[in-house]
Amino acid sequence: MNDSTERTRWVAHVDLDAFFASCEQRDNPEYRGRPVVVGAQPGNRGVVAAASYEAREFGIRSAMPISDAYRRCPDAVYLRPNMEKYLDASREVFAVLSTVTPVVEKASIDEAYLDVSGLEKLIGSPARIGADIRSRVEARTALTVSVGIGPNRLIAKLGSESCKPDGLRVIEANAVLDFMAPMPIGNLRGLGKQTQKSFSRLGIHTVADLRVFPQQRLIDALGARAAESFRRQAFGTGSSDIVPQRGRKSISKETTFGNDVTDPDRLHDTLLGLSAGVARTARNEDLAGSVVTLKIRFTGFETYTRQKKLSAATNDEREILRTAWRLFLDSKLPKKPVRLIGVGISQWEKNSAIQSDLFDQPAEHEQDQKLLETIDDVAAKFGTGKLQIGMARKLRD
DNA sequence: TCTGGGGTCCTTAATCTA
DNA sequence: TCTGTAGATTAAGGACCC
Repeated sequence: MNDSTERTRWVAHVDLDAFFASCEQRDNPEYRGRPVVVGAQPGNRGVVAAASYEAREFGIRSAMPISDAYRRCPDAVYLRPNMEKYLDASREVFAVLSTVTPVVEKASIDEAYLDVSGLEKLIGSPARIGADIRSRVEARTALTVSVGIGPNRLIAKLGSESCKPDGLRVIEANAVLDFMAPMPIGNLRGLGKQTQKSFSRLGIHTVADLRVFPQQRLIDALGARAAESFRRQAFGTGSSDIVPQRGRKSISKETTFGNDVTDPDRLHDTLLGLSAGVARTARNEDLAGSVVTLKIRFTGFETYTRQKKLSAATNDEREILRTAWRLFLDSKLPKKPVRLIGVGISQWEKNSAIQSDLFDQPAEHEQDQKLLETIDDVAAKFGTGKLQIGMARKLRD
């Protein structure tokens, strides 16, 4: 073993408090001290993306239907998300974090893991490091963060959760078992509503319950892999590896209609816009995917995905649209009004230059080629944003 | 009762291929 | 060439996370 594996590991988990709502309160002083809900507009379909701590006092939570939130607090400030603003704020926060250590892993727009092992000589105790992170972020961005520090990612994350909002918690290795024992089982990673039901049936409600539960019975109920993962978590075991740059694995865009849609032209137009968005993002990031996925949700929340592997990777909206539309037409899907439609690409091929060859490849079906050409003609005349596929079809026919 | 959007990872089944 | 099989790949769906 070398020095680095012997060294005490310290992982910090940094979590921005009620991030979207805090950005709004920061930029609009009149919202401070008031319940702020970022998400869908009341009266429309949608859910809460973020609720300020004032809003949480009314029982409003993320992912709650907006209608439910409105019932609980009609006087709250309801705002549509301003992703550009949040991305800017996020970038600023990450810039600050990188001044603490270069080993920063982005877990989401508002969360990061930092390897702070070895910073003790530079900054001081883990508590000192945590305080330093918090004050640097607040000084530069006027946003508050909660910081958990522990021997691995799991403990760091549970630590930050336990001290929200605007808190700091350090859990030493020898305190991990006691820290976790009384926790509800739902605090473990990867344990959602469904798995919680299984645990409930087994009479497991806390981490301490899980520790003494016969492992074989857990394997029978959840499968070997999940059972082992939860058992390890229950004893506070987890990875402390911080990977600064985790590349994305897919790009997708989807939309839920205000009212369910039956008109195929409208579906096609929507898919065109979404495909263009996916393609744009892919090109901006120099990525090309060889799998196209269509997602569709019908009335009644019945959801399907269909995917197709292409012979070559693409980031061209026409290719993405054509594949998604084929999937829509060819797959045996229910004939019902559509609530949501989405499209995505995945499985990158290293060299995105590959996709440019696609422009020269003949289409699989002559008719497709003809339709594509017509779409291009119409797009050239009217712009893709206003493209009416019905018009393209008429021209083609 | 009402359930967004953008992701990741896992399991399972079907199909392809050596 | 045929058959059976095992492993890889593809596809679909579910659970979960923020």
